[in-house]
This record gives sequence, C-alpha cells and structure tokens, in this order.
Amino acid sequence: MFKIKEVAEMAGVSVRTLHHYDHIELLQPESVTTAGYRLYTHKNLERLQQILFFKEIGFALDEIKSILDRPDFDRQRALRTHKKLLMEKKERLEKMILTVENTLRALERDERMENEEMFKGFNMEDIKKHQEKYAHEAREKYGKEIVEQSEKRVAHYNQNDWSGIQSKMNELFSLIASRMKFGPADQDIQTAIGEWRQFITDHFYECTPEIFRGLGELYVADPRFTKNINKFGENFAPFLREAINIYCDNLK
Amino acid sequence: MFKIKEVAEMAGVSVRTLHHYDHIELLQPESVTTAGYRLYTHKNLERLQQILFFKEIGFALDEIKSILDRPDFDRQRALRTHKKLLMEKKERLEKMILTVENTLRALERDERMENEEMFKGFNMEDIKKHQEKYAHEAREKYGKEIVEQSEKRVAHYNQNDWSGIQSKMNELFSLIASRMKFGPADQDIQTAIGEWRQFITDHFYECTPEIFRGLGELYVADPRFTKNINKFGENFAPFLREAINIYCDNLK
DNA sequence: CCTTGACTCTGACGTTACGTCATCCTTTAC
DNA sequence: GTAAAGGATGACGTAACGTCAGAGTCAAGG
Repeated sequence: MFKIKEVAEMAGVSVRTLHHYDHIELLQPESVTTAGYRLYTHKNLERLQQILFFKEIGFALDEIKSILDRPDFDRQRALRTHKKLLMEKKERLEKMILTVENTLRALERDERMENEEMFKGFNMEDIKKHQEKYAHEAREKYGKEIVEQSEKRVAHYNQNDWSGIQSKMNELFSLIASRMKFGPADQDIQTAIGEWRQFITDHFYECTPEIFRGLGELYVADPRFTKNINKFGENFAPFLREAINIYCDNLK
Repeated sequence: MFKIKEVAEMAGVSVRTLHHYDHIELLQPESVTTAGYRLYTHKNLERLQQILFFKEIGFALDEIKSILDRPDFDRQRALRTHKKLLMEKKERLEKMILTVENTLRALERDERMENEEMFKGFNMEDIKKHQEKYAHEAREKYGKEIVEQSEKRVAHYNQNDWSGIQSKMNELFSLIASRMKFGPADQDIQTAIGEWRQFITDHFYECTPEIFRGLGELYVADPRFTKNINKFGENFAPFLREAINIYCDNLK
C-alpha cells in the first residue's frame, strides 16, 4: 500500500494529477483510510503505467479510460502496440533531428531551405492514422485479423528455422551445461561444439572457424543473446566462447 | 507569399493555430491584403519552424515569444540546443520502449516488476542518473586490467546494465539506419561504428579489427541475428557489414 | 501531552493552446 | 454569374491539470 506522494514520485507525476485521475474515475485507489487518505496497490501502479503509456502516445484520458475498462482489454497486445507507436514517435524525432541538422548546415552555407524541407518530422498525421487504426482494431477485435496475418507470416517463416535451431541448441547447450564442471576442454563438450558447428553449416551457412569464433564472441557481446543463453547457467556464455576457441585452436 | 492554408499544410498545423499565433503576436504575417487575408513570407516560415522546435521540447508559447523576440537571439545557437534536447527526448523514448519490452517479458514469465522499474523513461531524473553513471564509468575507464575483468564484469551485470547496453546499441544502430542513404562510408556512420567497437571493448573484451570484421559477417550470416537487426531497415545487416569493413580498412 | 512540520483532503477558480461553431466576406473556376 | 473553396472575426468550449485556500491527519521530538 502506497500513499499518494510515493506513487507520484515513483511515476513522475504530480499529486494533483492523481487526484484528477481519481476524480474522473480513471485511476481510483484500492482503498481509502478512515481519514480519507488514498492508498494504492501494485495493481493500481500497473494501471497507472498503462495510462502513462497511452498518454505518451497521445490518447486523451477519457479514451484511455474506455480502453482500459473494456472487459476484453488485452494488456499484452496493448503493450506491443505501444512499442510500435513509441518507435514511430522515435522515428519522428529522428526526422526532426535531421531537420535541425539540415537547417544548421543551410545556415552555415547561407543557403535557403526548401519550404517543406523545413518541417519534416512535424507532421503527426502518420501517428494519428496509426492511433485510429489501433482504436478501430481494438473495437473490432473479433472481426478478421488481416493485419495480424501478415505479421504471422513473417513470424511463421522464421518460426520453422527458429524451433529447429532452438531444439538443437537446447539439446547441445544442456549437455554442455551439465558438464561445465569439467572445463571447456572436456571431450564431450568439444564433440558437442563440433556438432553445433556442423549444424550451422548444414542449415545456414558455411561456418568457418573464423566465423565460429565470432559467434562465440557474439554470445558474450550481444546482450539479448547473452540473456537467453545464460539461462543455461551462470557464466555460460563466456564458458561457451572459451570452449569454441579451444575447438577452433585444435582444428589447426 | 503564402496563404494561410498553404502554410498550415506545409508545417502540419491547423489554420486555427496560425490564427491563434497571430492573435497572441507570436507569429504575425508579413503582410495582409486589403481583404484582410494573411500573407506569409519565407521569413515567417523560418520563425514558425523555430516556434515548433521550441514547442516540441516543451516550451510554452509566451516563453517562446520572449525567447524569439530577444534582440540577442542566436538562431544557430538555438538550433544546436534544440538538437541536444531532441536527442535527450529520444533517449527518454528509447527508455520507455525498453520499459515496455521489460514489462512484456515480465508478463510472459508471469513475473512481478519492481515498482520503480515500471516507470522508467517517464521521469527525467532517471536520465540524469544514468548519464552520471556513464560519466563515472568513463572516468574510471583508465583503471587496470579492463580486458581481463570483462568476464567477471559480464557475470555481475544486472538488468539495469543490460538496459544501458541495449539502449546504446539501439542508439547507434538507429543513427546508422537514419543515415543509410549516405552510404556506408558516411562520416557520422563511421563515427558510430567506432563508438560501437569501443563500447564492446569497454564492456566485454578487446574488440580487435579481425574480430570486429567477424561480427560484421555474422550480422549477415546468422539468421537469428539478421532477424533482430533488420528491424532497423531493409538490408541493414549487409549495410552494417560493409560499414564495418570500411571502418577496419581505414584503421591501417 | 503537546507542538510542529510534513502530508493529505476537498472544493473552486485559473490557465494554456487551441477546437468548434456561427456568421459573413473573397477569390477562383467553370 | 454562380457555386465551391478558402478566409476572417468573434465567442464559447475543452482538456488536463496548476494553483491557491482552508482544514484535517500523522509521526517525531521536546
């Protein structure tokens, strides 16, 4: 249970804002003390987060209310849409930054900019269109999902490759993980490494020792990858890299 | 000389907005016809651009007015400030995107997020903290045995660290993507590539030119990586590889 | 036990940046 | 010469809070 000021500070909004949200019934605290103090729960915080996401994208508060209160509201789906819209907004900002840069360059060379050139990134219509689409989509959620179909196709295309790799990867990595205590030069581990390389060669591309070493580096370097891979154990990524290096050394 | 609707469409604002700006004496057309029609010049457009820049950053209209009307107003200086602020805003957005991603992940794994974790990107103070942290890190960059510490460091990275890494990557890749049209040898792109390499060196291991080239190959060759990376644009992976190769060539 | 300072409450009016009519006048195209 | 499109001027509406005012609440310290 959090008091109003705590919540305000956590979320970076004013107390008055929370009062307002209570008043318009957008976000009402789970409970109220006998003295009338508002008390917020973690659930309330989740809703507040949702509200702020929608706000950032440009929805009005009453729209947000009706979206969040709909019984079929899907938080996960909403979040994915949020991400898309936020990235669009980011692109818009990037365009604006380019415009500023162009303006600066033009100013330096004492040139004159094209009229439309001056306002790139300001036009919000793209974003608005997307918002409308989102609202429409959500409203007709039980209609046909044409938009999703295209996404699925792309996802599906890779899904085959993915699950193939994934299961092979899991198999090999589990084996390796189970033998970590024997060190990266362990015979069974080295065999598994070789199999892994062969698998890549068979299914994707010629995995030269050089590339293979790079792959090992990648396991450590790419945060998304590392995170996935470290579920096989503490320090699994560096261990794997080391094992790959030993494997490649022994090829000579 | 442009009529009001033309200007509105060029800049992506409403006619009413221009009326309003005229009324509050923020932007008054150079001339008016006998019938009372507003006529805007290129100079007026420049001022409008300025206004919109300031607005995007969050200034109030009367503040903008007093800024633009000050006799010592330096457009070039202002633009440079704009750029900085816009980039900060972009970072804030990137953070929000990360927060959305984290929320999604937590939702998938049915985890519960930390209370403050939920609101990253919403209040600006976080940004400052992160910047301080980065500055601190950089200051201590000249400590001892960085390379050998790499593995240990990685092992102790927490969620925050990963977020930082991811956002740095996103930042650099976004920048590169936004300048793809200038070709892989573009100066800014090359600078970003250098930064990226430095970043790997700082956080993981000494990234030699050889390894770096290998990474470039992997971006193209490895389907999983390509998939992730191509969200930055069509053919982003091959483009990146080419840019890396150019970068490495120039090191000799 | 009482005080004090930080926090909270509920109105209620103010503010910013336009949106939205309504009503009327110009200009342009056929 | 007439309609459609665009422009002008009030005037009121609105969204999302900000900003007091006046009063109660709570936790710590003297």
